Amino acid sequence: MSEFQRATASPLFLRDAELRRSIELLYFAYRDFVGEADRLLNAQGLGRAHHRALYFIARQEGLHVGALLEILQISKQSLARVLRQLLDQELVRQEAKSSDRRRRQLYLTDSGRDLERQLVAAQKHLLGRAYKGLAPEAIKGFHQVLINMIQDKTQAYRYDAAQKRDTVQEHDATQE
Amino acid sequence: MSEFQRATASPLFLRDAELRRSIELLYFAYRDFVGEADRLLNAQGLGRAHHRALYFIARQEGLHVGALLEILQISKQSLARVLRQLLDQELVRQEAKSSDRRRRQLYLTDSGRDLERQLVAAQKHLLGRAYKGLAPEAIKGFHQVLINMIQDKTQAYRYDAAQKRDTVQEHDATQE
DNA sequence: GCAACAATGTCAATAAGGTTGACGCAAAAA
DNA sequence: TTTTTGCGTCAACCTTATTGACATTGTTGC
Repeated sequence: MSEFQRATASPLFLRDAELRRSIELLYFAYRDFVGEADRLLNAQGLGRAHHRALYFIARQEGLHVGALLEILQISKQSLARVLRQLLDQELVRQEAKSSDRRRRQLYLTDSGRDLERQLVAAQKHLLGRAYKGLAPEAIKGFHQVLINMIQDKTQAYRYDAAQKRDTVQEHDATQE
Repeated sequence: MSEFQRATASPLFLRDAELRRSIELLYFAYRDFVGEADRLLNAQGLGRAHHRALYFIARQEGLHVGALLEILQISKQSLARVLRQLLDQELVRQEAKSSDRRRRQLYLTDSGRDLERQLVAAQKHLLGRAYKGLAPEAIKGFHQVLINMIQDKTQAYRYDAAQKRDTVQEHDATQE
């Protein structure tokens, strides 16, 4: 089959090329997206794993270890190592929940919050730049596709719900 | 400052929430996106690193080691290990380039091509499902944002150019 | 033809981040 | 009081990445 035939005769082929293009864009874009923050973290002797923990603790301060495990979907031992380092460096603190003292709630310390803001700021900067000049529908489309890619939809929404429930304050943090 | 004040008085707050939301969606979506293929690979005793190599070799058969290094941006030693395994398992083969026998061109074997297709098929399935029911502009928006996120634009286009040289068609995909 | 350089491969040491399994302990629940 | 739950930790191991040093082969410039 000639190139010409493929290009003209087969809509499936077009779809295929578009999907291959998506795969690549996703790969390169995600690499740059996390690379930005990685450099900041390296300077502090931390890695991407610490970033994720910091991020989700900031997102919902007071969440307990089990909740974080569920979000990150890594093993308890894996998280433990990361958390240990964050506790040792006093970026995160733990406190037994009063209503159930087995559960340890996680909070950022001031320096933890500082670092987290720096990291988020870097990513927001990158995203903000990527959004610049695009129509709101483009951004909406971006979100829609991402949402559709997420298998377990509760992952995508759970934390919104949590946010709505509890708090007031978290957000000052993030308003640059 | 009350939630009300924040939500109403500060456009920055809205923007911030949207950006935070983007960060999360990207994280969850990408995790699911690669998780799909990871399971297939594990069954063959391979990992994500092998996937990336297979993908880009398939994308542009005959590319030489140095080119692959540039795409992946990993160290020579890192790639060597991966490549060694792929060669040993006869998923990839090497051939000295006739015009410069120092350069070793990489090709997929039949079984390599099979595996690569399986992997791409899984991701295309996932993406195709994510695109389903969305307006073409949504998908276009998705692509635009991703492209804007890529720092080194030559990464995003280089392979299109290579493709243009030897083929005709791929671009229909990208001609937004 | 020889010296310099280029492309690749390989050895070795190291790090980050993940895994599973087993066990301990304190607190809550039955 | 016994059982279950939430968490931490010890230990062994895997994969993917890193850097530095060195060898090999092939190309190129003089």
